Amino acid sequence: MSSTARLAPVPPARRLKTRIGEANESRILDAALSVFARLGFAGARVDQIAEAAGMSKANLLYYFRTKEDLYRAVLTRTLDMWLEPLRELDADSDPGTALGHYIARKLEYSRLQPEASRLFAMEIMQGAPVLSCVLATDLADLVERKVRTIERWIEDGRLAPVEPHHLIFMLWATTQHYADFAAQIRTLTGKDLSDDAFFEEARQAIVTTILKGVLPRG
Amino acid sequence: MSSTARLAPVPPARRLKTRIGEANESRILDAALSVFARLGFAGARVDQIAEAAGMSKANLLYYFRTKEDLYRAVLTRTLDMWLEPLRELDADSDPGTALGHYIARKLEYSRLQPEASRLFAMEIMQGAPVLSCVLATDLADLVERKVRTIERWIEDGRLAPVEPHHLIFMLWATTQHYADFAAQIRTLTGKDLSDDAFFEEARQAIVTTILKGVLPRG
DNA sequence: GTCTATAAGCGGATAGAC
DNA sequence: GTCTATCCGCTTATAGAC
Repeated sequence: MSSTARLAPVPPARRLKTRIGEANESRILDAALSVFARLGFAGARVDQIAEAAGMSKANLLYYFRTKEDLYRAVLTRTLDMWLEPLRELDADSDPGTALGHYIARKLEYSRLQPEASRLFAMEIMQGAPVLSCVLATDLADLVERKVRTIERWIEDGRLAPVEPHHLIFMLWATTQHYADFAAQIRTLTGKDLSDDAFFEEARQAIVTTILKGVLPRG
Repeated sequence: MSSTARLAPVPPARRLKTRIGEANESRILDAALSVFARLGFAGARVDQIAEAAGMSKANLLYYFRTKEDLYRAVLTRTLDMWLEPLRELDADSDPGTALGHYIARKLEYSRLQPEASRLFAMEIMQGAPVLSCVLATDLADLVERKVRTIERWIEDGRLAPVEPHHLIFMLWATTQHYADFAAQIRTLTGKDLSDDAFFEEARQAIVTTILKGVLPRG
């Protein structure tokens, strides 16, 4: 993966979409997410992804011309899911309600899409070679808007004074941790978020601690 | 890297250590940390690590017979550094002081050893193929002891009732986030922990929020 | 669209001189 | 201990039949 290629935008659709083509593409993307999340870009092999998608390697490469194209497509789709909960953070709600809801949504994402969370995390940890462009535009814009929301809450005395970026980082960190470090958590507790009681315990701990931490008059 | 090989313990010293041998080994480990953290195990190339260590690939392979031996050695050394702050968490201190100190120490680690943090994180995210053994013994024992410390604080009414594991996960998550997601944080804020003011801002936000969240009577 | 076969090149590891 | 040269397996990607 050359550094220039890594910055290139996702190529446009390569061909007219047929029904079977759409279905195959979707199966490939699902399989690719799973394998890339487990082994990283370099560690994943195309024939492994093809097998997981139930087709031959040559056929997979008919849909995505290169491994890198495929990686890029999976990541783009992942980022879009990743952004959704933050988009929903509602400036007009009560801060406690809005933040509590956001924590629950992010934790739900960690439960339902742990592989997507890990894939995204690995991409960022390696310096976001593919996503840096999109992070600097789409994510930065969205975060800026939410920072203003938080600032307004603080000005109105509805939230204790916290630097908004750091609050957002705390929310991301605490909720994503359960997906990204699931192996460690399973080793230490024997459980993960797929266990309903454990999910509720985690949600409760995060909501209680952070909301008590940032809401005025505890 | 076969799955059985991944679980094998670190091999014993391969030869008598000479002064120059020690120095080389240390330079190799530093270089390997940097390259593995940036590209992962599969993405890193031995000749790249050798170049970063200022020697030939063949010479590096004289010190570490395989790429996997080298990876294992780097990880083991990393885990040891990673555990240190938790070992220091002092049951006899005031909980607020002890936790505040722990947050500061972990954040300091994120500032000084961001690559080690990311390497460790990537290993865990991929299911801890190499470290799972050590996590289940060394880490689990240590965490168990600290869980009891936290439980005692709660029983004594010096800490609000929080499930201790989740508190520990929150502390890990919030502090490690600044190393592991540094690329994202730099994109959004233009800064990282190497900026003293930013470090202090982050420390302050985490300490204030979490301590307010878990200490009794605000 | 899907397959088999193969080209092409990368990268880990070794041989053997010095 | 360090080097140069080389081997060889593995993996991406293509060619071309069906």
